[in-house]
Amino acid sequence: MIDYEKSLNPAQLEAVTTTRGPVLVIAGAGSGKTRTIVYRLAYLVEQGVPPESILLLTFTRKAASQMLRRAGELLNREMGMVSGGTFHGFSYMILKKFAPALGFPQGFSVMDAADAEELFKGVRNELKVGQGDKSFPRNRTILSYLSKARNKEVSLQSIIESEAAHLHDYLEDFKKLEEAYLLEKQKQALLDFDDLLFFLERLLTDNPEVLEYVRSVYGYVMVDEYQDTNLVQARLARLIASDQGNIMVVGDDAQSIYGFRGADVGNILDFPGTFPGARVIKLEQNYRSTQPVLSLTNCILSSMGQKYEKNLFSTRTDGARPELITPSSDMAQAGAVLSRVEELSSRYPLHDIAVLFRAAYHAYPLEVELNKASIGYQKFGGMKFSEAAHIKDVLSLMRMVQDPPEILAWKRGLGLLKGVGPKTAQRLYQAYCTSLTSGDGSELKKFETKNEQFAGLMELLRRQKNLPASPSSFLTEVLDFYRPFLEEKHMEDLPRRLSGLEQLEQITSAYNHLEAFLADMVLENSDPVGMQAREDALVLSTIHSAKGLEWSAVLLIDLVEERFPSRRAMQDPDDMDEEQRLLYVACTRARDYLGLFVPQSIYQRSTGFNQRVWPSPFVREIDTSLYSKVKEQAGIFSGEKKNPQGDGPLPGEVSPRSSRRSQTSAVPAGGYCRHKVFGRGKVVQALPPNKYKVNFPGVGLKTISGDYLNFEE
DNA sequence: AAAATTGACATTTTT
DNA sequence: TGTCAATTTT
Repeated sequence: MIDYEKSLNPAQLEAVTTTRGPVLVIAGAGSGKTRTIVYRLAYLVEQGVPPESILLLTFTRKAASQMLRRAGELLNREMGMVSGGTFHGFSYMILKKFAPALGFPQGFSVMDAADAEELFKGVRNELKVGQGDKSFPRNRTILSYLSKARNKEVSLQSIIESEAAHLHDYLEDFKKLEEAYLLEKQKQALLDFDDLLFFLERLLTDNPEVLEYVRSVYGYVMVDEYQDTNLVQARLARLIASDQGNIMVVGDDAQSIYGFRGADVGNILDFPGTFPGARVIKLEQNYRSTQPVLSLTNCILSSMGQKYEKNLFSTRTDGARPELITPSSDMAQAGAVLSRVEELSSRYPLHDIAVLFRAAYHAYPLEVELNKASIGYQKFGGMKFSEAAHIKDVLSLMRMVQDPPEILAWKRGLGLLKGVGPKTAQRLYQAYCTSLTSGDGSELKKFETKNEQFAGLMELLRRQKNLPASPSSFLTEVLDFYRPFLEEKHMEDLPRRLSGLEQLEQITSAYNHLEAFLADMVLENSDPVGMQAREDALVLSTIHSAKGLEWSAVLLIDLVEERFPSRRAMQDPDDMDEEQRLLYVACTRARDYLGLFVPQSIYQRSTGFNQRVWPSPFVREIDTSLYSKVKEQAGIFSGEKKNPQGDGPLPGEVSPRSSRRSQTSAVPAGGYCRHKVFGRGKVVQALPPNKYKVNFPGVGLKTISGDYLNFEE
């Protein structure tokens, strides 16, 4: 038996033991939210609730599996039977089960963003809309407006008016495209991400027996990060739980950061109104951060006009104030970050230190420096694993065996072949479809004799269809087929891509069914091996991807106007509020150390100059007594050393980047050197002009730029 | 019809 | 920076 009273504070205990009826938990940052959910899962199971009747909806698959694992440890038993995942993943599962009731007797497939773009492109070419018009927006831009309108459940017109007033004249074109896109999706039995949610809602409202079934299966519903749900997600939660059902939602209105994709803080604010009699429980004790860090985050919080008043307090009274660091440029900032990481790495393991930023590309200069210094890092956010071209190629090839055949997979797969473009791919796809329905494979055969590559591919597919192999051995065969194409297309960074494919092999090995594997890849539902925190790697992450996580040390970079808040947000007060919540989320990730980096200038690629930038208005609002201002000291790192300009260049000055060149040096092998993160090591080999292979005790061999080494006499 | 080339352009955040 | 779309060449 678990001693709940001893393990939980009173508010947490109430949240855990209130199992009947609707419950809203307002969980301040670091208030033990995950702990509360985990204990509640354990409590329910201990009370005799069958695990499979608990539905745990989280923002990411990773969050769900982490909670299930911890609950399992607590109970000393497997919690794998608890149902859960993302709204999209859950929707997919239910929709698959009832596909015929949706009007898809053959089943359906899910498109990711790239697939949707491809389909949309076809539709647009067909309609000949905006052809040759240079100011006609890109397909992905149009799709993003369509998606935004759906997610916010407002008209396309109002989205265009608020987000892109200059495109007003194209509105009719957009509407035409939208309609045709809708029809094409229907025709091909394809659902995009948004469809998953809306189709589930339709399924449940149109088919009372299905709703009844779902309600009977899931007697207990728990939704994490409720402040980031959109309207349809909230309606789904309500449908499944029913008005008087056992539903607990957990969230923090101060951490709502997904408004841009339709998340509606109103969901969490109106919860007591939607579910009359709901218990509202606030978790206010912070277990994560030191008081100095918390004081600063509370200062941000107080200027935000939160709706659920919170008074976060900490028991950790120790610790230093957060630091404000103002490097002269973004490159100097990269150097300063490295210096700080060096200091911190003596106290914390690298994976317990995180550098956070507003947008993925803000980290580029830092990544360059980290690579030069051979400091391993792992980046979260930005481009996703399954969006990389080579991964998409391979997945498309695998999807070609699916029945019914998917046109998008066939087009991409066939497009790899020499001499095959869009037209031929379309023709061959048609030929394949007729060969399936009428058994007439003559046209395919004809092309097979003409095109050796095509014959090889068809051979591969037939073998898999006749005698289905496991996903991983099928992948092996597909890779054998694909490797020559990869080598031809991506000579430059072959190793990186090959290691990506190896990751894919690892992921695949966890699956027995091809269809489940492919669907999970589209929904980003898998637990990619690469996503697991590597022990020896510094963490780089967008703030969005850092949500729900914590580190002992957090370094927040590029706190300047135009970047944070982003330029686009500065027009709209609502967007500005969301940016500020984003800052709040970022700062509350820190346990002990919080470093705020405000570079004074930023290199502009377009002009080639460093541009003067202003500190973020959010930083200016923070009470100066809450942080210590650190004078940037000269370090050994090149970002600082090579950039002597104190306050950033004036207009007209040449960018320091152009004058950047690592000097050649001739240090012989056999000597010793010091590295700021790895310590003292022995130089094994000099790699001219300026790299060295160094062996660090306990770390191993590293190849490092001479800029980052202090050589001993 | 496919492949190669040029030229423009955008650049938040994610399921 | 790389990516996308229009253009020219094969």
